[in-house]
Amino acid sequence: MTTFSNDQEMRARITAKELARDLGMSISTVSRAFDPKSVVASTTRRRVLERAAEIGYSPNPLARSLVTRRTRIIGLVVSDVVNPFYPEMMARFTSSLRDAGMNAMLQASNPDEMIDDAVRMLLDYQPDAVVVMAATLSSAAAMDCRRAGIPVVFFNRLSSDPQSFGITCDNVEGGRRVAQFLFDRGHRKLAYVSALRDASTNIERYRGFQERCAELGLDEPIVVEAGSFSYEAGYHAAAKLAAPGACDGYFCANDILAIGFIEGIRQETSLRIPLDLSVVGFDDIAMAAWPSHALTTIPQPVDEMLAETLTVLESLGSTRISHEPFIRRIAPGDVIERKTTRRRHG
Amino acid sequence: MTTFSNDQEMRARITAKELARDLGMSISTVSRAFDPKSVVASTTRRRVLERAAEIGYSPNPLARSLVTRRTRIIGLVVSDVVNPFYPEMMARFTSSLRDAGMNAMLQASNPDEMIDDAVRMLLDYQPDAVVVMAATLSSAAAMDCRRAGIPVVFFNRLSSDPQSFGITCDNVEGGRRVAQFLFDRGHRKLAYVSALRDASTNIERYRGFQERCAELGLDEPIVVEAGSFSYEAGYHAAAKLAAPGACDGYFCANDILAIGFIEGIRQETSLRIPLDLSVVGFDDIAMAAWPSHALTTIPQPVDEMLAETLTVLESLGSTRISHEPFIRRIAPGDVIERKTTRRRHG
DNA sequence: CTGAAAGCGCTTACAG
DNA sequence: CTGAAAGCGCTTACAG
Repeated sequence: MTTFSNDQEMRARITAKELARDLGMSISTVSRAFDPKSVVASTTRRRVLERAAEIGYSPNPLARSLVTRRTRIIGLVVSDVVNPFYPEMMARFTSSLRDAGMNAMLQASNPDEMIDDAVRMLLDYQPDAVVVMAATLSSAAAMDCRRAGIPVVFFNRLSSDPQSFGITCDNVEGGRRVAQFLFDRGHRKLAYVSALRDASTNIERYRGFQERCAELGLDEPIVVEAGSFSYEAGYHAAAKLAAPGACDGYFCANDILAIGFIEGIRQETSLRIPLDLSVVGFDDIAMAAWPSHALTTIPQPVDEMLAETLTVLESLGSTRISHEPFIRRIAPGDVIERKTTRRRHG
Repeated sequence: MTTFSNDQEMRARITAKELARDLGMSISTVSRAFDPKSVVASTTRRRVLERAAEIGYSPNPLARSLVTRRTRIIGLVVSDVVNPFYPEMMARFTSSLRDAGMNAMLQASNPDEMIDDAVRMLLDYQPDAVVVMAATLSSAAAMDCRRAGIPVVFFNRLSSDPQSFGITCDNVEGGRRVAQFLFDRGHRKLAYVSALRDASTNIERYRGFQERCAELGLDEPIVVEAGSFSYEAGYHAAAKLAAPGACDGYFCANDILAIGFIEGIRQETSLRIPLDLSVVGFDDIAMAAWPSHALTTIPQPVDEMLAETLTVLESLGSTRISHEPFIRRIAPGDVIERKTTRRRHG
């Protein structure tokens, strides 16, 4: 007869002490049974684990972290949740974390909001690391992380802070591929629709695009300032285009911007896509493949980016010595051609 | 001269003990200074708080929760992160939580994935409550929450579990308003594009729609089974429509489904929207207002839904007695007419 | 109004 | 291989 019934009644959580008494062991042994690296008789371990499963015991991670100094919590800051790229990443990221026994504490916001407070709240819970998607931390927030000794990993968009990790697509290479793609299809007057001016992704995609244009002997690309990574920004940029027909190939800083840009062109000008001009995006979000948009774009290497992020987080956790921060750039895929581009002749 | 320098060097976090010694007080007093309900001399409190701000001390919430039995962590399960409605909610929700001094621990997933493991991991961290968006917990997962004594709040989509809280739009009323709206504009043959069959939102929206149709003397609405809340489902439903021109007004279970449905009609049939038929969505996600879609829809009362959720979470936290769970339904707004509907004449 | 002590649920040297 | 003890950073009766 056991005291641990399976009834539905709400009870206090079972503790190691109770399980130990139930098994006639010390709590030290129970504790060790849950740590694969601890040395315990294998029969003992099995008994503990079996009984624990029966009565629904698992070690309290909060109490554990007090002594181990590892919470297995990852702070996740996402500042551009309106761009579908990020929700897609969040779902996959939380699921990878789960497999690795970690949990994400989230602070999400819209692009214009301050994230300093969000970071500070996260820091309070002593996450093993903070992953920042889409935001660039203010120097105050970066300093907070440094003081707390919590490593920061920038995902996709990089920071100027040399002390943090960065996982990103090779955006320069991506920009180059777009230039080459448009050139191969007969485009000769190219333009770049620029998003958030200081974002590394925006800067690097343009740089690669421009570089390759120069190598191919094309004119310097015209830059259209949309100002942010959003549908609205793209739409307005198209509506206010100085000389709409001046270029035959437009490279937009990302997909959501491209989708807005295309709609702006369609609604506010007489130009036809892809008949009069081609448009290419960047990311390959699910929406790009929708028949509504059928956007030609460059896919981000999201599998590798996510895997690399997990690798960093795991290595960060496994040792207390502070790793040398690094930035990893992963090559994007090849341009996926859909219906917003076409071959041009002369 | 102080031992707490402002240098960038990574140090262990400052503890109450250190602050207490620095101030020549006991740690009890330091602790009390941070609890507004504790009685401390106001000058003492001020000294503690000021010095704490200077040296960057704040109580470790993990240690605190060990004794208070409140973590101020809210588990957040979002199972349909591909529907833009949820990212929008997540951003606003985490920001409200922050204002209330709480944090969200996230498990996000795609619609088809199992969330039982996700819930279990969340439960491990002893959240004060779990908020479930878009998912319906399996009975096993619901049982886990019950056993752990952790209240569950369903947001938007309800569960059949009578033991949990629910915050939702009055979907029946929403469905009624759509029927009335279409009727007022001269539609007489209505259809419902159904999403996930068992989802409360899907069922209730249909019920209200059907009810009002009956009251207005219209035929029973034809039901088109799309099967899930997604663009793809909507697109395919349109492509496989048995008698595309049979109805003049289609009410889709939500916006993202409606957007896919419209595109399916446009690409795969010769029917024109809104010329030949009208389409109405539900939610009013940002995308619905884009010129690309210009979807007529019913707005969810998201401000009230979020506020109500916060109220529940706060009341749940403030007392240990288990509240009687309840379901709160908030009236939606009026139909917002855009360009996917028009007035018809017999 | 403040301090000393016990305790929240764990892990981890230290003995044996 | 296992147990007793100390301690992680707090809060909270209990005295005073």
